[in-house]
Amino acid sequence: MKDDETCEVLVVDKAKVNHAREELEKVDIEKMAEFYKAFSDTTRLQIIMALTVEELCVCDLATVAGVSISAVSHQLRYLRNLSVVHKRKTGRKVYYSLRDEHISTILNTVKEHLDET
Amino acid sequence: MKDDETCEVLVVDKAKVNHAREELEKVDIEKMAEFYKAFSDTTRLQIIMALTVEELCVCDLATVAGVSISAVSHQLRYLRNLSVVHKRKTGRKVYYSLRDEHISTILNTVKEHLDET
DNA sequence: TCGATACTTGAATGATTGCGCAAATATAAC
DNA sequence: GTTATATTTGCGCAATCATTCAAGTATCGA
Repeated sequence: MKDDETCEVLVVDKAKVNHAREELEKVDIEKMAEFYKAFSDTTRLQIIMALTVEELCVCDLATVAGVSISAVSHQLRYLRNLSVVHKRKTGRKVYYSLRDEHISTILNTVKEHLDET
Repeated sequence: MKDDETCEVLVVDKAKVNHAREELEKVDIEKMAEFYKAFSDTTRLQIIMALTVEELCVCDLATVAGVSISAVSHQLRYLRNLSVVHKRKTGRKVYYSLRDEHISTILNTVKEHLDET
């Protein structure tokens, strides 16, 4: 009953396929992929990592990331929509910070993984 | 000495900027972003999550992810180049698995984070 | 009120990317 | 040898994306 069925975009091993499917049904793939995408661009990743240290205004974030004010602003909106960063306005300055410390934990887990290779 | 300099793509708070810069210099941003990108596409994420359960052949991966054989194969090459997956060939079938268990750890950390929102 | 500063926003653009398609490769069965 | 199966690969294109530019809003000092 194993490996004797043809493939043809059908199934080779039904049990394994169903097992894997169950695993996928438990999570919101779309949402997860979106979250990872937040970290998948160098500008956004630099913004996020800079904010693990401390709160920064838009102007300083642009300097740190080495891109234009407009570019950071666009990416900050992106990260705001994903609830990754938090906005705090004082006068005409806008300070950004990470919405919660889980982000730092995730960053460190990945950092350690990459160091081990 | 604080907040009294103009912005103009220069710096508002030099100390903070330098502090953030030091943090960024410690890591390879390019490499990290590339790693996150592996998880940022729904097809790739489905492949990776399916492989946390068990080894699967290309055909079954296509079924589980709900995409064509060609599409999975393209993405598997991508993941192979990033050393995320491992290839094992038996006869004319090719079985893929995750290269190490760190991946599962990372996936779980993020999964928990998203559940808490 | 006026001008300068700090940031946001929408449209335009060039680059990247995911996937379909068709051809190619590799292995197994006959 | 031929044929069928399983996967890989290069090309091309549509869709997505990151950034620039220019115009917009908001706040402060004069």
